[in-house]
Amino acid sequence: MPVERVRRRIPEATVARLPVYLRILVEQAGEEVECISSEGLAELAGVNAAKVRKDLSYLGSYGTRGVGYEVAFLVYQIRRELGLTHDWPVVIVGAGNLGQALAGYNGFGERGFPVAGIVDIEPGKVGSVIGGVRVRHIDDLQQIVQSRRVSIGVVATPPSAAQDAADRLVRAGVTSILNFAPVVLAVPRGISVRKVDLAVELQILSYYEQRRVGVGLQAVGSNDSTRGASA
Amino acid sequence: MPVERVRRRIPEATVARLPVYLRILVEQAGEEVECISSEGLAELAGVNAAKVRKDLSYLGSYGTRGVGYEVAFLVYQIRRELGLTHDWPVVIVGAGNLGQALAGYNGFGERGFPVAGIVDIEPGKVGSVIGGVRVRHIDDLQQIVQSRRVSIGVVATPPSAAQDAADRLVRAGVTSILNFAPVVLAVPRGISVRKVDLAVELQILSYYEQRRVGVGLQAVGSNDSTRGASA
DNA sequence: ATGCAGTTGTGCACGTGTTCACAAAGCGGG
DNA sequence: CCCGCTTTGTGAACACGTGCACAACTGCAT
Repeated sequence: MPVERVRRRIPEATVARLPVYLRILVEQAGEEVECISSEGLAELAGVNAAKVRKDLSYLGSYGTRGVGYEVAFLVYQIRRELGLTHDWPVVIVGAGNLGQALAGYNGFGERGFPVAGIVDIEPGKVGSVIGGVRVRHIDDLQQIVQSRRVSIGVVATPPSAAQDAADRLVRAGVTSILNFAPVVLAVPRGISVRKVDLAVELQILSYYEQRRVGVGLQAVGSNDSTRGASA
Repeated sequence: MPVERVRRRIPEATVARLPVYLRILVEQAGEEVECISSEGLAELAGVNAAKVRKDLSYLGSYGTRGVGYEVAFLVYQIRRELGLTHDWPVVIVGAGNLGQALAGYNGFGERGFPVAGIVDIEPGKVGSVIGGVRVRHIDDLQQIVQSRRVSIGVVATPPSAAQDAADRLVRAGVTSILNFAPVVLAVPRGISVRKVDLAVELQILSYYEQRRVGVGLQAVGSNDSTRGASA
């Protein structure tokens, strides 16, 4: 398959929405829907139709005026743009509560992110099997990353160990990190980091919740997912 | 304590950063740091100093020129603004892998979001105790929400059950929802929803990872956390 | 008192993201 | 073949978020 020209850079906000469109389109395909309009997709994704069209237009002109978008084709295009034409094995650092839940969560593998390994620094945790993967010692990290060609690491350690985990991941050759620890990770330039901080999410809800009292119900913004990957 | 005037509305992007500043400031306070400059806080938070100053200026003029910000005072002000002067009990729907991990995660309670209850629709899951909380049947949801004055619900169900879970939460009286299911929830106006979608995060990383090959290393944006709460 | 070094608070310009509104284009019926 | 209906793709206006640059102000030393 010929590698096409490097497409125009896609805005971050759009990149964050494409996975949502993708999930919906795959669902629709499963329900035998062959064609969908920007309006229909927008409804299902909870966004504005114009936004859907603009987002999709970054991929190219793949719609048919007067008709809509062919679902299967769009699925293929979005997959290709997001780099989901092949699997991305991930390695999880930290086999505590969260690490175990992540390893046991089938959604990862199903969506193209199989768990290539899970490691912990605690010898006591090593050896148990979670979701079909055996917990190994963190010293094996490099070996796992290199033999399985892992480029994405997941930090699921306590906050105090998170920076060390990130350092080890980077040293092992990982170039993208998904960080669940409530810590700002320092990483070399060129390494992408995204963070998921449950407490932060709750605190944001708390803000709007608190505003609610005394001010009455009011609109509080839309439901985007715009967060950069750091370099 | 006199309730102060309804402060000027704080931009969403700022609201998303305040929890990060707060965490860092609390840490600093623990290390006996009494005063911090916007520059110092910015460094620790991984953002621009001007942004820190602008963010903090929405709370009021609480800094001292030539000196910086008094850590303890700032902690208090941010807490107040975010509505963290009291606890917000949360109820978790879904006692699967993720629900259990969340219930067992002490970080919630520590940060002012004690788990008031965890429920599941599966009778087989009811009764077991996770993180000191007994799993109850989803039919008890309303009772839990009302007796414990819960206003925040967490959806940790499989995708197919998520909308039903959200509906039940809303019916029970919850007004904010944190959704871990990969589904776009439909909720009545006035209900805030934030979503955390692990697969989406990985797919975003995949995009930048994929771009990396052939284009060489390049900056790929910054590490914000701007996501609206829907109304 | 005065000056100086340091830091805040903010006006302004810029960039990014969103939405509207409409021309361009496909489709089907008569 | 043409007409009217539908839906895309996008220019342009607007809203929002970011970062610079600097005046205003504080505290301290002299």
